[in-house]
Amino acid sequence: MTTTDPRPTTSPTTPSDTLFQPVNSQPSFRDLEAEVLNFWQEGHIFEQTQERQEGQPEFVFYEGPPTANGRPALHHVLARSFKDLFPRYKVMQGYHVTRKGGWDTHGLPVEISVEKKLGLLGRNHGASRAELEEFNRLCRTSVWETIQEWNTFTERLGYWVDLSDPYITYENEYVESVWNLLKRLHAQGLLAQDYKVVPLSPRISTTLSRAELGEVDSYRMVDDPSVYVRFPVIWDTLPERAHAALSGLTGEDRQNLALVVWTTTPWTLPSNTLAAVNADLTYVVARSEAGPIIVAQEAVERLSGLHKNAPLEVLTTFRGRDLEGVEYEPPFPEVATELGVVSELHERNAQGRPVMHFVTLADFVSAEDGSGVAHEAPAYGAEDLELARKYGVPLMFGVDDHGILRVTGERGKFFKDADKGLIADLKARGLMFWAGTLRHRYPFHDRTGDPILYFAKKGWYIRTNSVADRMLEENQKINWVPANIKNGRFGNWLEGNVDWAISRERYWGTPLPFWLSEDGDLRVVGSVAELSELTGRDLTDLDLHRPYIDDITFELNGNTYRRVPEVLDVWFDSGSMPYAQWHLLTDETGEHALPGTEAQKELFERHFPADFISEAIDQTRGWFYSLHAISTMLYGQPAYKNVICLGHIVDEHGAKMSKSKGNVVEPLPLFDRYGADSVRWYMFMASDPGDQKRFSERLVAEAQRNYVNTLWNVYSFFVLYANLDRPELGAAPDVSQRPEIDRWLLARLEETVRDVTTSLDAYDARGGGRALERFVNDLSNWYVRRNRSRFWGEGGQVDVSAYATLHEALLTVSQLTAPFTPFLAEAMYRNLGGGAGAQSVHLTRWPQVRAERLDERLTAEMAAVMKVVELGRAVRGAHNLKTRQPLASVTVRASTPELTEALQRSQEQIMEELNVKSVRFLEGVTDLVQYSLRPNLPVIGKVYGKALPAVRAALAQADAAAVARAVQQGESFTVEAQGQTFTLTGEQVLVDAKAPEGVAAAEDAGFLVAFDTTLTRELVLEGLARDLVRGIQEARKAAGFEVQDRIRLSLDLRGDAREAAEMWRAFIAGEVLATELTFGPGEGHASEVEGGTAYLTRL
RNA sequence: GCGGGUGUAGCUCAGCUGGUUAGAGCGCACGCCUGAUAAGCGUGAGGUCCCCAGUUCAAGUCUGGGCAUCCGCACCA
Repeated sequence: MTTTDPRPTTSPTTPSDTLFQPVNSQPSFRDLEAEVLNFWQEGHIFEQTQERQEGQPEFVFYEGPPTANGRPALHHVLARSFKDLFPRYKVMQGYHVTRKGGWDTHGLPVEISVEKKLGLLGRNHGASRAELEEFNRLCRTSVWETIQEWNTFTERLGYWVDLSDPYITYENEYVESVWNLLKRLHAQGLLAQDYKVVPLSPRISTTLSRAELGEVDSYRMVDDPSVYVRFPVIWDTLPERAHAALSGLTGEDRQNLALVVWTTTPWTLPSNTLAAVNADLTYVVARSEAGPIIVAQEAVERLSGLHKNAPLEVLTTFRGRDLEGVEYEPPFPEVATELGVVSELHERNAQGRPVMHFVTLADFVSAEDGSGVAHEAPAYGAEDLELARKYGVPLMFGVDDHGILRVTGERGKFFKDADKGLIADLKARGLMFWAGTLRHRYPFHDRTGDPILYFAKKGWYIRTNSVADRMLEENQKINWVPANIKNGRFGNWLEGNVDWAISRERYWGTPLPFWLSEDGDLRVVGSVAELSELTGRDLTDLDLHRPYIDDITFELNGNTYRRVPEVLDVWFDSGSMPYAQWHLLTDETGEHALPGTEAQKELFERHFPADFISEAIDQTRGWFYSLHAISTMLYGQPAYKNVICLGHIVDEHGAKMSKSKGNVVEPLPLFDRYGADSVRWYMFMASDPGDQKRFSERLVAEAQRNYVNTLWNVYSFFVLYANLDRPELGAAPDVSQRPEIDRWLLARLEETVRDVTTSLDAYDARGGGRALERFVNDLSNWYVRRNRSRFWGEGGQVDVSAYATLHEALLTVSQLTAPFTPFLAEAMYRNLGGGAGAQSVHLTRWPQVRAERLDERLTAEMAAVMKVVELGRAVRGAHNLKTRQPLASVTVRASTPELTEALQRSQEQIMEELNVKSVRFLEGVTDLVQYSLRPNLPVIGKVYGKALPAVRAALAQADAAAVARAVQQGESFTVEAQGQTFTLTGEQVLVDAKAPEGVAAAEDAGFLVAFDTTLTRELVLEGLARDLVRGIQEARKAAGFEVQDRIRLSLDLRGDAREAAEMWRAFIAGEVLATELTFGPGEGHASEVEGGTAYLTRL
């Protein structure tokens, strides 16, 4: 990168060259942006940013692929604004940024949209090969239905991304790379087939997605059984620890002792394999009507209430952990053998431990409901399954995946209908402690109306849990914005990591490249070439999707291998993009490219890991996770270094935007009304990126007014007058020779360059935007307003310094704002300096700070002047002294002597701004004002600590004027109160000066402004003259004259107005560009003014 | 239920490691300014800084507890 100053300079030009394109002060941003888009397209500007910096250091950006068949919405505007900002910035800093587009094309959303079209929704379809072929064909085309809208949207937002060569997750090359990754994971032993509990809609035996179940209204209040069942304890095999805890029991109690478990799903009881207690809870043996039982202490009262005539009597207490390993008689003893899970009841394994039907310890067990002892049917509950896995206990399926009982007298019944009979059976056998009903929430499938069946299904997993620690470690290297996501939401997610279920029993997705032989041998295929070799056929042209891939079988060692039917979780597709977007293919180690794919590996290596990605917060479990998991497993490092995690957008009342509520905001009309720049600016500035945004159109309008319009106004002001004056910008004096206010503006400009750069380097878009906003405000409301007259110098008196200063400020701002508001920036840049600099502002180099122009003293001093003027205007406002009325004098004081001195140098400005004839400076201590003292807390607090209240009191009692004098002299002084004496220095106190009552004065933060309000006749007449000027100016405007038009003016006035006009005749004529000024009635446009009528004619 | 975010003016939001009299923009009322003119500036009303307790000379800021709200996870025998 170059070290020379990269900013465009104003080249020496002849006056005729300095004409700019006229600028409308009220532009249609829609048209303006259309023009800029056109220019970018014809000039291939985006392509140039990609090609021109080829070979420069790479700033790696990943496009998180949108689902192609969804429609672009407001949250895409948010994400893409950020995804555009930083690459644009880095390009201007000289980096090369590959901005490869991508599309997520597989998965349920696509399937559902096709199902809707076919009327297949919610049905188990795709049965035949032909049906599946047609279905997937439709999915493939359906993906592109909204592509045109996406293209328009992308372009219109100004989001620069290369859509000519995007990665597309359904393409064979992409799929092949994903296969390759899976094979590498398998080579590391990270692939497994196992059970997982999924929600089923039983009649159609269809797995429901989490999204489908997450809908609140799929839960309904229903009455379910609430039963307490006795599980008799087997005393003979009692473990040592339990034996000790229960040793107090006598013979008979020992024989009848039973665990009491609680359940609301009696239909799971036949599938019971375990009971669970909480290790840390206290349990008791209590005597009941049904004999001695084991329950949690907390549950004793509750259970006592069930049998009102026989409350429980506690015999002994102990800890839950004492019960681990206690064996019991299952409620349906015949089931385990009938299902062939064990060969005999209470079978023991090789270590002599029971295979099932014993007590386990589980954190999730509580005593808040039920008995504090949980019944476990691992085939029908996620927590149960986890527990069974931990204890190595097999599953029992007493209910099949259509919800039909396979065992007991209720065999053949639907699971919810079996409860009654099972309860009766248990009662008959004396195992029911108590049976009732409970009203609670239970999930139902909306489409079929069936109760949901949680069911353990076999699926394919990646053992992410075994690398969870590694993922946590690598996460520490990622810079999260906002920072709390790292150890908050994302860190928590990683800590709670469970193995990644990657298989889906669906149709449109990356087919799992797993081929199984009849005897269960697994072969994971990592490329098309490998599959070709295995089959002995050239499969290069095979569509890798179902159903075609399902046809592919091969023989190995005399066994036939067939593909498993499942497809891949789409999140694996998206997390594979760093590799698959370049069609990376390697051997199992990942170290060597497969023959002929070396170039792909190089591309990958140049673009890994990402420097920057950004998506919304929901991706912590989606893309952020899938990227991180895969890269940690395969490369032992994060896939991204910096990530901005965006909050969601809701409507102005805080409600989620949804079609049904009708509060969805369409992006394109918004762009048309306010311009994409204003919408982008809103996205950057509305709140911290991680915070939720309450969107309203009003706020976009505000963003436009605040920033975009203000900047545009200054720009159009400049162009308007530059075109009239034709300043020779190149002939401007050196900056050091320019007026102080010019040097001030340029110092502020350098501060702004510094602050925007610092912020963007820290991925802080809002901080950068704020710095820009501050500068544009200073530029418009101070520099331009203060210097207006310099831009309409009379008769060839062109103030080149002013023009050159403003020109440079605008040109640099156009660069600084380019990543934020690329259209506006381009329009300004091209008109202001394009000819002399680069073709496009986006091809310029980011400004570097010119340290020599920074001037802290000057900016502090100007801040003091601004403060005084602001205070002065406040005083005038409060005392009804309009600024147009000149006053004899103003007395001012700054917060420090140094700044007061600075005010003296700027007294011309103060006089003009406050319209006074003279300024007096209060330097020393004077009787004009009343003093009061305050402790300077940050300084004095550290020294005096607890004594502070006494110091405060002492200051309140002290002679403030005397202290003020001492401070003025730089002397220390003493004050006393409550018998204590304190010796203080000037910097430990703050001396406030207050104007006496009734005087037109105000003070704030050490600044004081007081007006002499005496009005002489002279002053009154001058005020009248200024009133007249203002009136005539308005008349000019009403008459439709241009600002540079000269006029003939007749003033028909009475009384004081007449006298004022005559006295200030030359002044008035000059101000309103009247080359002739007469008194009495005249011709032309007549207009009422102060004290009479004005007549104007354009010359 | 668990985890995280948020809670400051009517609205949208700033307030750094505790420290001077809590701010901005918008909206409202009033006024000012204007050779940028469908912009700009100021004043005013409007605040229990969600609540309670604690630490401290000092709490919007730190600690604990609670409430509300949003998001995620879990949903339970």
